[in-house]
Amino acid sequence: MQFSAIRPKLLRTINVATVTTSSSPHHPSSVTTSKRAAEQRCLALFQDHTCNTFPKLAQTQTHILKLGLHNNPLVLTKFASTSSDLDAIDYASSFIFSPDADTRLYDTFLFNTIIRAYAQTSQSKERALYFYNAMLDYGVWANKFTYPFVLKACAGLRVLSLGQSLHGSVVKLGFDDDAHVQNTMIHMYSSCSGGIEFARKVFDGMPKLDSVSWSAMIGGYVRLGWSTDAIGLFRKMQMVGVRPDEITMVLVLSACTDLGALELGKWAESYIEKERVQKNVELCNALIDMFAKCGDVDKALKLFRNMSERTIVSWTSVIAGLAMHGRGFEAVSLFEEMIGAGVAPDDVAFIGLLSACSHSGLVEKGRKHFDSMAKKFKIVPRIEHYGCMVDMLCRAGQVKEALEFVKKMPIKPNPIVLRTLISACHAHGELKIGENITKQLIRNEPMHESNYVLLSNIYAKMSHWDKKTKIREVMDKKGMTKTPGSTMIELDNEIYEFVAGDKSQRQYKEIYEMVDEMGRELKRAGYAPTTSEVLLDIDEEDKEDALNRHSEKLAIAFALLNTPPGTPIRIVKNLRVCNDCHSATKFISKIYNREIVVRDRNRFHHFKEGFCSCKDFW
DNA sequence: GTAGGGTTAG
Repeated sequence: MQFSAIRPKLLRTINVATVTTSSSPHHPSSVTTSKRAAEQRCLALFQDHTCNTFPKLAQTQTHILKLGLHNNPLVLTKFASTSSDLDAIDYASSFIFSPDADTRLYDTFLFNTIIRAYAQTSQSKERALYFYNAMLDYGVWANKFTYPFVLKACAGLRVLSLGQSLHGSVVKLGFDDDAHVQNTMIHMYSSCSGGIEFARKVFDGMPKLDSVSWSAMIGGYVRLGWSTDAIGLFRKMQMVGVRPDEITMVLVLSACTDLGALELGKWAESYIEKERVQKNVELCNALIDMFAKCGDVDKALKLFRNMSERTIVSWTSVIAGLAMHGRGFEAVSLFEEMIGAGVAPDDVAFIGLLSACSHSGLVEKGRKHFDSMAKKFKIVPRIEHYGCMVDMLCRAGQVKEALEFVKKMPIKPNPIVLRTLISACHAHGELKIGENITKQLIRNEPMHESNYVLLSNIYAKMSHWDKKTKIREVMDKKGMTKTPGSTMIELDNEIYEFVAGDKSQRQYKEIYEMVDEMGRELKRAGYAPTTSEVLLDIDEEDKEDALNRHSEKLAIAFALLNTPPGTPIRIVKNLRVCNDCHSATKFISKIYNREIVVRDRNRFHHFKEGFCSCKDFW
């Protein structure tokens, strides 16, 4: 990466000239006290508060200029380090490194402070590295405190080659035996794409691992979605006798959440209680998120109600959790309760709220809150927010309105929004429009498998069988592979994973017999397989067979075989549940008298006595 | 004087 390219951009952003002339001119007469005293007063000012809002920033800038301290690096570094506002840091660094600044004052501490300020603020990681390079250019030595900042910035940029060159510098300067540096190195490597092996190498080479090292490594696995490995590493950590702290437990819970492993999550909770791990807000938030996403949203709600201190993350987790379970009314009223409690919603909270409205058909509520976003809360809606709105209109069957909405959007619709529209066109008979949008989408995204599936489904509904067959050929020609659907289930502290047509389980013969029996019972109960969704070019009977071997059905058969009658079944799908599995599961819940809780990619389905909580909107 | 690992959505 070229950091030399950053400087001109940096200077443009800061625009030194404007700042200097628009504020009060610094005539010598306006400086009434001695420079030294002013410097002290100014430093004391920053001690008391952080300058992270714009009015405060402007005020402080004027103040600095009035006192004639605009070229005093000490004052300016302090200013930068107490601020989390990027403009403020830019302002400070532009003066510190301006041509008339006193370079004799440049030292390691000064650079470390500026680098830290940039490394801690999002969207300024490049600048942190730019000033690290500048530091070396000025002949100022980096010390062991410099590297955690620099490595953190590199982690944010996710560039492996850069990380490796920094690693080289660390070794050359002899800071590679410092625990803080090593731990940050694990974090840096595991954040860069393709860096996990390097992270593990650092981790394995460390003479003494503390809870931070373990957490850094576990966190790396969690970020990659390697949740089973993360849990495995946690078990190893316990075996070697390192006590996990609250951050380790946040990561463990995060892995449970990813797996949808409720039993494991409950175990983690009791472990926290037993080991008296400090339950801070972040840990409570992770617990709420885990319970909501592992299927027990009532427990999540209970934890939330018992919290003494809540952050926006706590509110958002529980709002999004309720939305995911189709409990939109409760989600919306909780959002309104939050506003009433004086907690300002952020962009993420709005996504939770809008998805709640969308999943529960609350169109008017959704529109009202969407309008309030910009007007009342000054949050500019992002494509995700527009996406929620499109989704909401489509689910409510207002396809024409959804199409109008997209036309009027100030942002270009992304493929996700287009796919939402296409599904709605398919469902509500706007086949010609759907076909056109899909063709356009395939031109933009030719390697995305689900675009072809959408087109195939549209052709099936139009009875254009020849065109439908052709799609399969196109997909084969392009060498596209379907993401295999898989379903997980937890049984006796063990996690079982099924893929379609799976024969790797020891019990597979019994499972397939059970699937066949289920098929017979389903037909007797009046269920008709939805074969039009099968993309393969095979005859109807084989299609039924393909549907019966869906991972979800295998997992349900496995659960019926291995759990006592009447107990609920919980399964986790990696993709969205297919139409056929959805209607079959409704029948299964009735025939076998089981409550079946399915988590798919988007939300939860609670099947009971032949009905699903999603009311067929999903 | 300065340092390490974490939670919400998509």
